[in-house]
Amino acid sequence: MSSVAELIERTDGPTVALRAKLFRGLADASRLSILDALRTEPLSVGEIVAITGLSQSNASNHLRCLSECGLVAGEQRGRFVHYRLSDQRLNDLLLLTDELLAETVCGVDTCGNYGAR
Amino acid sequence: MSSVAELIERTDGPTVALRAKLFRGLADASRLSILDALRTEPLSVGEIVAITGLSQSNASNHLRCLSECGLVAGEQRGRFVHYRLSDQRLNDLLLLTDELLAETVCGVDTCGNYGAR
DNA sequence: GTCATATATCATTCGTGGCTGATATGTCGA
DNA sequence: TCGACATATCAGCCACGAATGATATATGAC
Repeated sequence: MSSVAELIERTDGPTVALRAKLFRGLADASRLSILDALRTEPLSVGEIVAITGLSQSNASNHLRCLSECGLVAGEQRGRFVHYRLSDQRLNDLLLLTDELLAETVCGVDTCGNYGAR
Repeated sequence: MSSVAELIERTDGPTVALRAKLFRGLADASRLSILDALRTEPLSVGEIVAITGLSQSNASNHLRCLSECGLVAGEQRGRFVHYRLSDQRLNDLLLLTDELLAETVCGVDTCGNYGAR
């Protein structure tokens, strides 16, 4: 049996705050639509803007964020910058969440604690 | 090759907003610490409060949120309510994110677009 | 060089959501 | 029935962060 103090002390893997921050990176419809657009193929910023419907500055801001976090990687080609997913395991992550959404964590859409900004 | 219009039209799986909302559920250190505490065994609210250090009302609020979303399930036992993870695939999800955090998406901690509330 | 295109940066605004403190509901023991 | 404990609910405050609009930088065409 483990005491409360021990339970408090345990720090398994990355800190909870770090995990939360990763999820916050994914917890935005704009960023998710960018990632979703990049699932199949690399795209330039202009293409991303066209596909997602985001404004140019907004898309660029989110791309900087995603890039800093390491979720996407950009490569300059001429005057275009092509972004791609930095890790294909992001696809696995998204697939897993889709499974959960379809089966167990229905009710997310009706949860009133936070909205659909 | 697919036109921009076709790319805009595609709606694969759950909507982006729904996925974002699930991630927002996970994008909070308090909720994550609750989920983390529940990874090994079901716990009462009091135990969760003791382990996470959250205030009672705060923990209860988050538990309601998690419960509504379907991430956890509560069962009344006497005057205690024992909560558990509703789906073990949440463990897989957390493990995957830990992998990503360790390898590719380092830089999350230093990303300045959002903080560590 | 100049102009057009592609992307990035920055300040401001404003809604959202997390925390707190007080109170309400519920459940058991005496 | 009364009191103690366990949990839930609610209103209010405050900070964070997403979107916008204007501007800056960079790259290529002419």
